[in-house]
Amino acid sequence: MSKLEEIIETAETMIRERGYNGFSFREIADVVGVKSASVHYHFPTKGDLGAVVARAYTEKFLLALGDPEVEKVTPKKLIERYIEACRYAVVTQRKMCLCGMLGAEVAVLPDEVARETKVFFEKNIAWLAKVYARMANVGAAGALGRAYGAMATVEGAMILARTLKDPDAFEKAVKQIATS
Amino acid sequence: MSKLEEIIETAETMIRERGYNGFSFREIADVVGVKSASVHYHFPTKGDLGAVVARAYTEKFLLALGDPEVEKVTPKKLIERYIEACRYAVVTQRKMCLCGMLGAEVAVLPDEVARETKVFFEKNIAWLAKVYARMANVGAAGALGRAYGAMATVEGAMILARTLKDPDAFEKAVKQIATS
DNA sequence: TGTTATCTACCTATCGATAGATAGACAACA
DNA sequence: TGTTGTCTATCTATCGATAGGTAGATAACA
Repeated sequence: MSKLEEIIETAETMIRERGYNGFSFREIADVVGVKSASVHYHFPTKGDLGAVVARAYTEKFLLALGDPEVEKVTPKKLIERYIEACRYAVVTQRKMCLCGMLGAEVAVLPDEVARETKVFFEKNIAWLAKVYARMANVGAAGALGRAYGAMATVEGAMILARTLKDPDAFEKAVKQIATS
Repeated sequence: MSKLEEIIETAETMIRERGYNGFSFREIADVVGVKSASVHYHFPTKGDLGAVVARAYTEKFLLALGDPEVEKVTPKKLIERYIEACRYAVVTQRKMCLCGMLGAEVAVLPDEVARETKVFFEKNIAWLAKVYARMANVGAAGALGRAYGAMATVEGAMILARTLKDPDAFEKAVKQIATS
């Protein structure tokens, strides 16, 4: 992995653990094994780095989810897949969703980072809405509402699990969105 | 209002807007009209201040919710009251829930602040569970699950509304927990 | 020989925290 | 009634550490 990729990955890990105001160029440089000036070479400002990290995260996350309208996979399975992705983040990795963290801090983010964070939520909600729309008993408006609800619940569930230091809090919180 | 009270109130406002790492003794001092050393007089460390703010917030919030088991008020009305409290925070005040913000940042909080944040969630979940348990079609285990789900959803809904800059995102997200 | 990437060395600004001083309120006591 | 001591709340000034960021030299490499 190149230093550039290492910087992005390290930044993602740190933001997900400690937030945008909780990491520094020096810390990233130490982990990667370079000097902070070298991090500034790749990302002139902290906002540049944050925006790239958020965009890469969004891309990676959506790629893992796959096509929400592929007929071979039932909507219920897809929702379960979505929850599993978040479960892995908080239970296995013990970290927040990157954009859940950034979303909480949105008022102190540089514009370009706030924009990418918004895009993450828009794309995730669109994905979820497409899945819910495939369910027999759900209309278009209902699907969008469910998508917002599910998105909010998984983000909140990650906060709960970390604060209560109880991975099972995540399971309890998301149970209702899993059982359509 | 005494300087002490002003400090606590200002700190709450700043944490809810910008997070625990997003405010400083100097900023609070400037708003209140004293020097930062005077804030340290009342709260020797940042953790001391954060813990007092979190505890006061929890107390205030639960007081506003009232008794979850008073028979004159239906469970449905109580859940609506809960949502209304959060709606006021995010739509009118345009701020996060204090403990939603602190919960996201829990990994960088001093122990005493993390503890108070945890207490907030425990008490809120207990309150919600008592309300849900009064509903005809809900058992004890189901009530607890619903409480976790509702707690997670409102916190996530506040993040969504702020990040998407759309107050209506809050409404869409919490709709399902309102309609039992 | 350029280009890309990294380095050393530094900047200014701010952080949380502390030391030491002071003005005024209040109480104890000769 | 004065005097003495203590407490509260604030001040000025400063600490070491760290923040984000930059200029210019140097190294690696196509």
